[in-house]
This record gives sequence, structure tokens and C-alpha cells, in this order.
Amino acid sequence: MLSQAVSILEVLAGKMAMGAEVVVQGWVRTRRDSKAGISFLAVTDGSCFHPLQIIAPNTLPNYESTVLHLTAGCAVRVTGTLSASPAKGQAVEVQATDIELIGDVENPETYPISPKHHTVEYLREYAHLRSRTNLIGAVTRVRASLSYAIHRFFHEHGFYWLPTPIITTSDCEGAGQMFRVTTLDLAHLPKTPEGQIDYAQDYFGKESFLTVSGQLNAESYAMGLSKVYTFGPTFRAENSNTSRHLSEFWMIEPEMAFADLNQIAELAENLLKFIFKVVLQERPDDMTFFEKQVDAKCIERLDHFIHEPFVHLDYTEAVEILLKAKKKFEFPVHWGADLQSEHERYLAEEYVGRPVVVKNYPKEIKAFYMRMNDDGKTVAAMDVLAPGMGEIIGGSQREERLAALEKRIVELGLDLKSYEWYLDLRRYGSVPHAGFGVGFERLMGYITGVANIRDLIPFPRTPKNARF
RNA sequence: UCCCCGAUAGCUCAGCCGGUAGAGCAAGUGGCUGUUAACCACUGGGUCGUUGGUUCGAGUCCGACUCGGGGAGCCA
Repeated sequence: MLSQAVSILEVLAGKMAMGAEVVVQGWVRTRRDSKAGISFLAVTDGSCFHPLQIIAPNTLPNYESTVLHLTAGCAVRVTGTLSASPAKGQAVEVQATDIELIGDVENPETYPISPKHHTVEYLREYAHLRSRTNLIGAVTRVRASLSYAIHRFFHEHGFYWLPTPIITTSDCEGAGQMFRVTTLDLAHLPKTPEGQIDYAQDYFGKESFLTVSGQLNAESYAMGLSKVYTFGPTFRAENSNTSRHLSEFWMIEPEMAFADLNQIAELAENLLKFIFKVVLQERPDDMTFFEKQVDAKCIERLDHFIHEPFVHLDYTEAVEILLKAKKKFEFPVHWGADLQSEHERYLAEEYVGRPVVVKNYPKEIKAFYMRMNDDGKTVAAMDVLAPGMGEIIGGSQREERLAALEKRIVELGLDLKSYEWYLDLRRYGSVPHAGFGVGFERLMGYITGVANIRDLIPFPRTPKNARF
């Protein structure tokens, strides 16, 4: 019985002949009754954006007992005949010969997902049921399509996927606050004779954390496989409460040997253009929904992006632009200061109107591993700033010269000993190399126009919230 | 963590100068119709986030707390 069923996607895509018998399974969205002796059911199974219209005639043996009591959320299996729809709104429909109630809705009055509009805030409270909504269904399908496109892009460009570890004992990744991983009994912590917590007794024999970046590991493998990328979950423990921040999110980090900053800027541009094209091709139904209900500009924005070259600015130029801007900024702009959100927004949203690459930042505001430029003042870093989402990509050419890297580590007061394995990469066959990190959910936000990153991942983890 | 805003029916919201609560949708019943978030009528549904205070009287005013949102910082 189950094996006969087809997805609604297959039915609506025209893969079945008119008059064919079909079996579909899904959840009822709406029911409308007609005294002409039929009921209309909109049934969705999530395989595509559009629901399938089912015609349920009152001659069905369970019409009175079951069909007339179907409400939003009921799970049904429908057997029927595929036919052309005489009314507007859908090309095909199914004339049901059997409707089986698989899962009832216990109390229709309290079923949280009504066919009416719900706010995204409300849906977050029902993250376990929100996958049945148009919005979250569309987000999830686009997300899957995007993930696959990313793997495909790298695969086709000779990059090897590298699953870097999620648990790390390296507390020097420097990219953010870390979540501790421990098996110690927090109520009875072992102490050293000096009174410190004795991590030698912890599971890994030293302090361990969830990764904030796979970059350092990726650099290691780029020194052997030339082109690698990570794509996996990443954890940041900042007490950050904004529409752009998740405690657990996904990041893509390509790392390329024998490459400089401009080459990875080009790689970033090609990557974005490729994946945007794929999403537009593979998910026109969902993107049309976003355009109608979420962000009228989302498709136009991607189209425009695909056909325009990246705008590159040097940090120094960006500062000059900001100084000349007529807009009043809360925080003054001067060379050497990090760009504030309002500055990034001005550059991406007003000055350029789409993502912009800012390169060569002052060394003081960037990480130790970024390659020192010849001016001795700036490092070969780049950020891609997207309107509405802020920094979606951050990358750099890495310092491949042993002496220069050691100097930076010491200058910043970091412990050379902790970086021994990382320094080894500079001792044995070091080459110029570069890479960047893409915030996957931020990218989703740019594509779909969905404003809050918490609606772009299935079960968002944020400060004070790890439900479900 | 900081600043601002909010919390009233299952959902989205209204509720004016303090006088014990209202709409639309959803649900139930009936009517009508190859319908498209259908439509029409009726019905049920609320200790107004929690807690303390002011007051004869608090959804309304004040304090604290909890949760949510926007922004900042942090970050991708």
C-alpha cells in the first residue's frame, strides 16, 4: 500500500498521465465543502510548494463520518484519478475514490498551525510543527537545494570536502567565545595542588570546546590536498541577541593553497553566483512565494547579483567613502577603526546596493593569522558585506612566512607553544594560501529575504533557548 | 550584556481621561455555492504574562521579574 504512493511533486510536475490512478499521502491544509456534493481538500506533503487539490465526492462511504470532519493538520492517504481541473487555480486535481484518515487532529481548536497567517515569532514557539507551513517548508527546500549546490560547486572546482572536528582542544582559534565540553562533575571539580581546576582529569586530559571554526585544520589539509573546504556546524557562545546570530550555525570554509587574496575573492564571487543561479533554477516555486510574501525584491536581487561583477573596495577607500557620505553616523569614521554596523550597512545598502567586498584592513582589527601586506600596516583580509545581513563572508590570505607569523603571535601576547602544529605548516613546505568562511544561514537570509536567522535553521539555538 | 518596544480569546489585534472585555479569522451548528485564506447566520470560547504597589475601584498608573521583538556590542 505504502509503496504505491507518489509525491505531490511528481503529480504536479506532470509525470503522471491524465486518468491514471494515484495514491498521495500528506496533511490537510484546508477543506471547503460544496453542496454540489463534493468537498475540496488542499493536501500538502512538503515535496514542493504547492498543495494538491483533492475532490472528495459525497458518495465516498466515509464522506459523512470522516471527510466532513477533516481539519487543518489531519494526515490522509488519498487514492484517486488524476484529472484536469475545470476551475482556475490549479491545472490538475485528484478525483478521490478513497480517503483514509491516517492521523487525526486531536483538538482542531488548539492545533497551533491554522491556515491563517502566523507570525514567525509565534511559529518559533512551535518549531516542532512549523515545518508544515508554507514559509518553513520553502525555507527548508531552499536550504537543501543550496547545500547541495555548494557541495557541487566545490566538487566541480576540484575542492575536497573536509569534515573538520567539532570538538577541539585548541582554545586559540580566536574567532569567538567557546562552549566548553567536559565530563567532569561540575558539583565536585577536581583541583590541582594550586587550587585550579585539574583538566588533566577531564575526558581529553585538557580543556576542550566545541569548534568555532575549522579553518586551522583546513589550512593543514590545504597543505596536502591544495583545495579543501569544510561545511558543517559551528558553535559560538557569545551572549549575542540579534536577528543575525545563532549559537549553533553552519559555516562553509574553503581553503586554497598557492592562492592569494584576489583569487579567493574571485572564488567567493563565483561561488555566490553559481549557487544563486542554482536556487533560482531549482526552487522557482519557493522563491516566488518569498517574493510575494516575504521580500518583493528577493528574486530581482539575485538576478542582478548574478549578472553584475563584484564591487571591490579597499578598507582605505571605504573609509574615504564613509567620510564623504552625507549621512550622519552615530560612530565617527576614521582610518584604523573597525567598521560599525551602520557603516557596513551604508556601504552595502546605500553606496553599492548589493554585496560589497572590503579588503586590506588595518592589522590591529584583524586576526593574527592574516598575511601582513607590504605596507606593514594592513593585512590581506576581506569581508563580503550583504545588505540586511551584515558580514556574510570573512576571509584572508594567511601568513605563510614563519618569522612573520611568530612575530604576530608574540605581538598579540598569544602563547607560541599552543601554535606549534600550526607553525609546523610554515616550517615544512609552506606556500601562500588563502580562504574564507561563509555563514550559511546568513546566506539563506540574503537569498530569501527572511529577516531573522532563527527562521532559517530548523531548530535555532540562541542564548537562553535550546528547546526542541 | 546595554538601549528601546511589546505581552488581552486557539491566531492577529483594538480597548481613549482608571469604572469588572471587543473585532476579524479559527472551532462548533445551520444555510449556500466546482470551491480557491470561499461566503452568510448563529453558538461556545478570557483568573488581560507573573508578582508587588497606588486607588473605593487597575487590562489601563508605578516597581520588580519572566518571555518575545527591534537596535547596539560581539560575531559568520
